[in-house]
Amino acid sequence: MPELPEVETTVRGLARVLQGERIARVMVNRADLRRPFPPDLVQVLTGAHVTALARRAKYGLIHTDRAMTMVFHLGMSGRWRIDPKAIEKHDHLVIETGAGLRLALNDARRFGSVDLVETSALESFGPFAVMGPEPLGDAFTPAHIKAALAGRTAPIKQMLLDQRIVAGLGNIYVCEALYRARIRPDKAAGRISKPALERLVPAIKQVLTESIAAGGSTIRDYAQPSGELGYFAASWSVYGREGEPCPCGGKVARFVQGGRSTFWCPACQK
DNA sequence: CCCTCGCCCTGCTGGC
DNA sequence: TGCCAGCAGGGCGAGG
Repeated sequence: MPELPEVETTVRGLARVLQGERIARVMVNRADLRRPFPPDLVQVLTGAHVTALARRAKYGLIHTDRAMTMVFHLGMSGRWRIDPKAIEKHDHLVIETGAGLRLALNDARRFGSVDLVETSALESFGPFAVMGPEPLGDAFTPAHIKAALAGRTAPIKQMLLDQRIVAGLGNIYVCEALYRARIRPDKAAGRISKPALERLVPAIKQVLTESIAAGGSTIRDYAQPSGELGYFAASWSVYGREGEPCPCGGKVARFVQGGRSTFWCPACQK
């Protein structure tokens, strides 16, 4: 499940093989994921040079010298396969570099997306236009989140998944950050105390930073582009651990919030 | 505007 | 062994 650390890991992996390279060939095996691919995708990318790779929230950005940026989202099951031995089912898009290296965008569940955006207009690209700050950036502070959550009655768990509040968190890291900050997932967002928010912001930054350092988490269909596996999943305190003991003596519980599983420790999250 | 809910998609798991 | 319901969930639109 690619969230911010997994996308960051992916982008870093792609940069190693794509930065400065020319895109020699583009093959489309199935021209739609969540949405149809841009009709001019092959034309724009073929022959372009990759100038830089970047990430915004859970989106990867491939900047080219044609003033266009390819924006990809990995959805639930997306991953880039670098130098695959063979093209496999769900390799929807395949890029071949001038050096002869192939890169395949594989997405079994097809929740991902591929868009082309004018590089100068990236900030007004639909999803980016209303997005909150990067959680690892300087703009993400207790003061920001306090203002963004003021008066909100929805549970803090759901608010942290809202990319307009803070951009890049998904189910796993929200559960882990709330656990670290000792905040109940179902507490009304606008009623979280200032000290708790002052714990929450560094908790989010720390869990993301630690995961990036570990190469992300791996579950089923996520892998780093290199084929190596991220090992942060071994560090989860609550996610996927229903019924297991918490070091505080309590037991990890699960309930469904907004159609998604929330994992938490009722003994330490108040 | 705020909030909740259901849908999209496919592969894997567990129960019988 | 085979079948099938249930589950995973980010983003987005519908509806209250």
